[in-house]
Amino acid sequence: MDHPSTLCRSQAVECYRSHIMPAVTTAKDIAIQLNISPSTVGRALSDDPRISAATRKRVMEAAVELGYVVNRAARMMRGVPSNLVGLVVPDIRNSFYYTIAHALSKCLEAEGYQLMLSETDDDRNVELRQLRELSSANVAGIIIVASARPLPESARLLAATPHIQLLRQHATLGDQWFGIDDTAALELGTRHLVALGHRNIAYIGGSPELPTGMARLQGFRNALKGVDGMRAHEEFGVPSSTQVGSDALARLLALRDPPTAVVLGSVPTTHGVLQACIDDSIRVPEALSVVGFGDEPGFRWWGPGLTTLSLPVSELATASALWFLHQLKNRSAAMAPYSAVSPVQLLVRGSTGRPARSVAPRAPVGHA
Amino acid sequence: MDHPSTLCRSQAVECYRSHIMPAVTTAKDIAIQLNISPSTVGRALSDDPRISAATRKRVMEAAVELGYVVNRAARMMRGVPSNLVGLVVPDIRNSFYYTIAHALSKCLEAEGYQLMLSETDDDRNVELRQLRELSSANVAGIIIVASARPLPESARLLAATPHIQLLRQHATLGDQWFGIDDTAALELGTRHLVALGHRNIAYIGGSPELPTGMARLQGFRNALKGVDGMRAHEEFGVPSSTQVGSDALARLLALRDPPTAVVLGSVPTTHGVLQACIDDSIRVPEALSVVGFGDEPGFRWWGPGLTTLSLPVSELATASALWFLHQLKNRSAAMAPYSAVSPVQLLVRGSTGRPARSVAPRAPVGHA
DNA sequence: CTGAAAGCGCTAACAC
DNA sequence: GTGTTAGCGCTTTCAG
Repeated sequence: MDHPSTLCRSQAVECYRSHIMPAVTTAKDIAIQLNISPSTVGRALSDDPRISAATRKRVMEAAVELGYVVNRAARMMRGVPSNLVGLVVPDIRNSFYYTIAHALSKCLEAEGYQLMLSETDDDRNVELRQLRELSSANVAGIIIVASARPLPESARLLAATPHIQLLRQHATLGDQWFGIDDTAALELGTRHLVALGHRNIAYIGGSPELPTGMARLQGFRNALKGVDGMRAHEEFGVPSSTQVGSDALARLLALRDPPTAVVLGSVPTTHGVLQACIDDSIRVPEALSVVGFGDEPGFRWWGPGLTTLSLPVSELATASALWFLHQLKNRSAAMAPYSAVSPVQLLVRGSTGRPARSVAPRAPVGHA
Repeated sequence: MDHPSTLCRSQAVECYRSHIMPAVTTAKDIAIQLNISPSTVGRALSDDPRISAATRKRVMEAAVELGYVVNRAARMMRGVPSNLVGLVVPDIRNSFYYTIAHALSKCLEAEGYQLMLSETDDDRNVELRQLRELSSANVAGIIIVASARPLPESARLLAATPHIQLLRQHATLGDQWFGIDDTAALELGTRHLVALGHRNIAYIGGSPELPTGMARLQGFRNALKGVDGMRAHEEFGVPSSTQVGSDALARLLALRDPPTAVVLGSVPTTHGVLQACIDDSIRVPEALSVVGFGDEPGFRWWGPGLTTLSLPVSELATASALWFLHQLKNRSAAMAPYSAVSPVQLLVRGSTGRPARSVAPRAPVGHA
């Protein structure tokens, strides 16, 4: 039985002491140099009102001269929170997450915070390891896009730190959340297809075990409810990946009565479906209408241009960062529950049109 | 006169103590619980050979039960180097950099290191600030994609920490570098166009003040050297951006005798040019052949498929991470200069063909 | 206004 | 094998 890395202390650290530390100046050094006490130095450096202007000045000058930099480790041991904020995401290569990382980085940097990046690969064990790592680094707070079913221990660790959830919302992880209206998003995308006359529609998305996966699936179902003569297919992959998208599409198109349209419920599956359409030379939108999820650079270049659900990810990240910083400053109000949903938008481009064998009368779509 | 932020201690930290810290378990707590001494706990946790198996087991179990995580601040105060590695890049949204971040994160995590992410926006002042931050956070090392002309102070800070440069190579920042063969890359791309019969070719790339920008430009020039009747154009943007790409293309196509082909020297300019081609309905490759830089998801979807220079960025990052870890472990060999270049590959897709008014006899290209 | 002293959690001599 | 002790650099009472 192996133990978590944060628990392990046996990392190769042999001779760290034998090396000549480039003689870092400490507050004590300044004190000795000026022939005053270390506490006075500390107070001068932290702008304590009781220190005389003269002493403060002398200390400041000595500090610059000796190249003093505060020892964060020592300070943290006294309980002062670090200026580190942990960002926990499944995979930084997903446009959602690098957009978030960028926006957060900008906001946090402006307030003197640094970002610690942790990738979980959507694996809750990795997630726990990362959270332990962050907690042992004494981060001031954590911003997390959680995995499907976080471990109880992860919830405990989060509870001990100011944190907010992004996109995926788990009740067990607290009540501070920023996300998008996933259900509305898929309702919007699906209704668009229904309005075009499609009556045989497939949904391909991420795992319904994810809060977002479930919400999106729900949106798909809502949009179909009460439509006469509707045929629906639902396909998921765990974890959501490019492969899942292309495989699911292949399965669907091999059916006797294949869907005339597909609506996607995650960025990776969208990638997979787009690739599969090209590889198998599927005529879009004549043979198949496609509604994508997310708006990566390149989606508009694809085939006739991808009709897709565009999400305000950058704005979401900025809003959450501002709120989060607010929390860190006024820790009194820290525990107030808060959640915000951002609206989505349907970008209609060329990948959706009327079905070939539509129930509705065949008619020109009106624009090229 | 303001002092560096690392010197300042007056950050709002008012009431950090008055709050009920959810009772983080310490080694001492475990000791009390098991009725042994704290040092025994410490030794058990660090797999000290002198501890009996029985005791070790008891300690481990108690640790898990109480949810113990080591306090790194305290450990660092004892001189143990931190497990933080700084990653400094211009913008995490660029595919180069998120690919690098991901690969590094994977490698480092396996060895118990965490990534601190810093974005510089290619601004050397921001870069310096970030390096100061990292240094005061006591990072074990730094991996940096430097800005165009780093400040001397940045070089000093880097010199005090194990570090390697990625992609862009500055002599002032040390002699540990991993990059790609930029010159060969652009020679390859340009020669492809020359071989197709183009004699009026434009280069659009990033600033020649960047080592990479200069090397790529050089590759372009090399490929053109000695070709009869050659006309060449060179366009740069500082900093390299999407806008630069589209603007430059517009300028070029407005010429009396516009180029029949363009070869790109950066990811952002490639994005810009691709977008501009679509916006202005430029027929590719009939009216203009295009060789892109980098291989983002979506490049192959663009128009007839983008012929592009594919760079092994992920492999590069992994190789550098492994080397870097090696360095951190054997700090003795740390200072050996080392540099590695990775080869590039030309992915020929549909965006390049013979020029419309070719010098060479007009002929079908042979494949669809 | 300033000094003395205690202690944060951990590790490593040095005992036993 | 395990306990004792000291101290890393800083902040912060409590005394002057």
